[in-house]
Amino acid sequence: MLDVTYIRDNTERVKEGMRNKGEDHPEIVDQLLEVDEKWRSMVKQTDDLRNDSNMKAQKIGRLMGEGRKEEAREIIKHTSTLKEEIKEKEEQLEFLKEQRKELLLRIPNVPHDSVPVGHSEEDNELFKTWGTLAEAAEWQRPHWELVKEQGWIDFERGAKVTGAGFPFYIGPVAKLQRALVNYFLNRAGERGYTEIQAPYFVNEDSARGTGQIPDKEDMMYEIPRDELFAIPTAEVPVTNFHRDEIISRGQLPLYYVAYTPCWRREAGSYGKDVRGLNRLHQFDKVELVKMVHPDTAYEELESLRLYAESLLEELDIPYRTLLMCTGDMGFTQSKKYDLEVWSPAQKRWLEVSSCSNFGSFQARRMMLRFRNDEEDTEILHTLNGSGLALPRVVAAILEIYQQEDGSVVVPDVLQPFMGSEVIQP
RNA sequence: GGAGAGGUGGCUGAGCGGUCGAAAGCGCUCCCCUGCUAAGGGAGUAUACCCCCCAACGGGGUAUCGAGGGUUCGAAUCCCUCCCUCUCCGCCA
Repeated sequence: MLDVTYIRDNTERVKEGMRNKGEDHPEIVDQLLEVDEKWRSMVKQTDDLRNDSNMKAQKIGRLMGEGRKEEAREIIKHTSTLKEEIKEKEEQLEFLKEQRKELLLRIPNVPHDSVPVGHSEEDNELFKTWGTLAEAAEWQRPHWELVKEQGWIDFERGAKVTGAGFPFYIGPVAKLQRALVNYFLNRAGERGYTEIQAPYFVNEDSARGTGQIPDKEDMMYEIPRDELFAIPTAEVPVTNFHRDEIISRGQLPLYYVAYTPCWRREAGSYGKDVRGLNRLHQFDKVELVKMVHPDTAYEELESLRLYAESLLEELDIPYRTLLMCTGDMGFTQSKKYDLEVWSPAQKRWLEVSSCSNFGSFQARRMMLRFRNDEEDTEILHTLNGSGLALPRVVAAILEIYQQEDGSVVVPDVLQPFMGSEVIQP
């Protein structure tokens, strides 16, 4: 949610941002400004009437106290029309407020100047590549063949027990995931992130706070009976952790890291995208969340990105970083990087992290503020990034570290957690 | 799930139909006094929004005492619904 004052002062910029993001109806900005105008005038009218009413009530109180009942009764006679008038105004006010909010929620975040303008993933900017992309050997198999053969991941039983996209991880690969989670959490801890275990279900207010509602509610699993949503990412509970709070002076920046499973409905996915570990309905992820001073948000994005990249470097997995173009970056972000690892067997890139700056967009929705140097409250800025999402990292390890006999070398940094150097067939 | 108690400002806690956005204490900020390890005095100290020029300073107004609705000229105070917390019982990793 953007600041209406900002929209008023930067109308063209907001509209241009919408067009660049591929939003169909930039004219809702004009609608919003119109409604806002009406709303403000209605606020004024309503407040004036309420003031009148309050003054009268106060006067009546005073007269009653002094025993001047007749005079009081005289004033009461004239209050009935006033009451009706107020009620009428309040209804209109409520309507306008609702309309205003609705329009406001439909206006996306404005892309930063450094973001390339574009329509689709074709237009994303290749920001960085790291590592050498080895040619796949003839015996090297895609991860889904290897894990099936070795009995390390059971997609069929997952489908039987729950449904497609809910695999079982078995034995060494289950342990590999646990090792990765431990490794990621420990590393983040060393970088000053506070580890936090979050609820796996959130209520509607939280989903709205981070912007899953109203934009992307179809991505979430829902528990209607209890009015809860299964989290699609730890971003949702963790960012909402401080919802409706004012962070004391000197407390920023706040860094959090959380490991959670994530649930996504991924409606409409098919084909090679959903092979093996490429896309699942349930997966594990370590998520990083930052709450920062507005002035430092873009620096914080760079350090977030660098940190996520460092994890892949330590695992010695080749990757590339993309700076997402306006059309491919989503409603709530102002700037976003994607990290992708190379799957040699599939000859394609797999996204394992997405690092985003949301500016004040999420924070304003959830009234997440801080006390600035002038002792005023100010909306803070939020960022998050995966550090990292597990399945595709596992897929990359299984393919890159695969040996001819079907064994898999354990990356150095994970060996202490695995207690072995090689996963034997 | 059953029975009871309760939800007030950063915290503790009063108020139970009018002068209450809310006593008092604690905490915090600023000032004064005092040279000594601690104390005294004074002032200030919720949030959002609207208006006064969408600037600062300042001023005016409205709303908010868990949430929503109702009664009333007037509600933190009365009534209804919901949510949450605590205690006891039940169940349970």
